[in-house]
Amino acid sequence: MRSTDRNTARDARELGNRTVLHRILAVLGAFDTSTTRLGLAELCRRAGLPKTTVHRIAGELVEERLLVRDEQGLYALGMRLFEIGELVPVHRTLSSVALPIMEDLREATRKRVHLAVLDGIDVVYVEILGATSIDVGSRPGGRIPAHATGVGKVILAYSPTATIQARLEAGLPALTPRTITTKDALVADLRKIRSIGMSLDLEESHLGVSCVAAPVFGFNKRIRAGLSITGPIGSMDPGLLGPAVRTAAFTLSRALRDAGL
Amino acid sequence: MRSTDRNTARDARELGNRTVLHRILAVLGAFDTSTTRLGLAELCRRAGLPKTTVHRIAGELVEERLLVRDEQGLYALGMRLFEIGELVPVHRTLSSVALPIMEDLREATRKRVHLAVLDGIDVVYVEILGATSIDVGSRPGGRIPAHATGVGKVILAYSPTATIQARLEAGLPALTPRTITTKDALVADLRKIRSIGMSLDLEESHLGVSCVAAPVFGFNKRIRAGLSITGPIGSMDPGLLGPAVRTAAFTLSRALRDAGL
DNA sequence: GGATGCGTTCCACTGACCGGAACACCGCTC
DNA sequence: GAGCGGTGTTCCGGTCAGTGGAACGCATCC
Repeated sequence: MRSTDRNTARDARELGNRTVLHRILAVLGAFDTSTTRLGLAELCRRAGLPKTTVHRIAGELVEERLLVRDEQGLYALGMRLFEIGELVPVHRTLSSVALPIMEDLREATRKRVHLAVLDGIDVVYVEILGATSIDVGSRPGGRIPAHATGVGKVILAYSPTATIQARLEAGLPALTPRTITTKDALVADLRKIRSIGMSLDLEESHLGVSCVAAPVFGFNKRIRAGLSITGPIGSMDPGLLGPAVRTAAFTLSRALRDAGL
Repeated sequence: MRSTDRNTARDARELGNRTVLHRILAVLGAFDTSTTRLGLAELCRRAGLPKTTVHRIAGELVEERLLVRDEQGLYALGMRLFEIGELVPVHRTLSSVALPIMEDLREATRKRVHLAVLDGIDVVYVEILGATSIDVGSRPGGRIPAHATGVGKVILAYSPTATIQARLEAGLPALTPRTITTKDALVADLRKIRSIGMSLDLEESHLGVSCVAAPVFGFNKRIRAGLSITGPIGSMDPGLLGPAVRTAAFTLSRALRDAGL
């Protein structure tokens, strides 16, 4: 029966999912920020796959340099993944245009400068300039719920309502006690952001850290990214820094449109 | 027969190679710096795989967000690849220690600052600071034959002889007319580099571009990376910039050792 | 010694994957 | 408007790549 076939196929797809690609991603997904090197056993546990299977897959991945094995036999993500990642267009094309402008902003404000894009209901940091001594909880490739951060809110504010709706429906988890967690508060804040053309983030994503962000538009005025500067909460004067960020974001928007992006 | 089975298996492995993973990588490998968006047909040609196969694999990859499809139906590398790539330890751990030092070097010299590691017989740029108006042919994630660039030579100079041998055996392709292409010349240059503790690159990797590089050592004095500054050939004074790069590289080496890397 | 952890190899079974065939849809040209 | 070369898509039977239990060797630890 075709319908039953489809159903079983769909079942397998939705829960568990046993294709080769899934297994590969389960293995690669076992690594995260804090766990960069893993033995076979731990890899199995995290991937939820039998030992033999992981052993074989990991072996193939090493052969392809997607994984490497160190002297102690531990697996780690390999250089080739980094190389492929650097080719991703949203990162590469955006960065090439944005970096000079971000550097100017960095020099002018002496703050940490962030460029982020919306991916689904989260924000992903595409480029960050300026090392910090204190931990501000942001890193290139990092993913944070859009409502809980300055760049995220400013992108949401200029996104289609369907996007905002998706974020609301997925819930508003709190990263700090000051994160916006209610629908009404978020909607009100987004309205305010649209009216002043920038967003503020006072310890909403990370305690002790404040942030000012402005929207970056691309081809046909569609929101493309968010530009922000971040620093310890005491050092951030929105009245002073706001115009700097807004100007830089505006310049970037122009540059993107000139480049046809 | 077991032996024949093994042979055919090995044959398939060595030439062509028809495992799922290989097909996936053939598809992902179809994208490069200049070709960021591809239709199905072109994807097939580049991957060397039949239409149906690519269609199915690409579909699965899109589902997993390793690829994305734009409005016109073209495929492009997806954000998830960037996210995974940013987790690669050689990049992440090295960068986190190196970036503050690289920023200081950047401010002091106002040149483009490069951090690169050796991967096999090539050099891969791990981190780059300082946008340039002119094209210097380097980008994060970029891969260049080790003998043909400043950072590459300085890493080779402090690598085990087996590594140098591997590079020699793989040949010394020329990137510009000034690239070192003979074994004797390279060996002599490496000796000179070891004696002065830094390497020079006068238009060897890119015409009009010069470069000064110094070695970065990690745990137990093993060579880990190369640090370099780059600029238009006229603006580069080795006598002035050399010490700056060497000092920064030395500071970085210390920092790495302190971090246990 | 035996118990528990690791990583590795072997190999028979099977269903996930393959890809040819045939499809629908352009925008051409004649 | 028929014919053509180019896209992208769906269908489906055959088969071999991929699976994973079992059994291995080797460390620790008690």
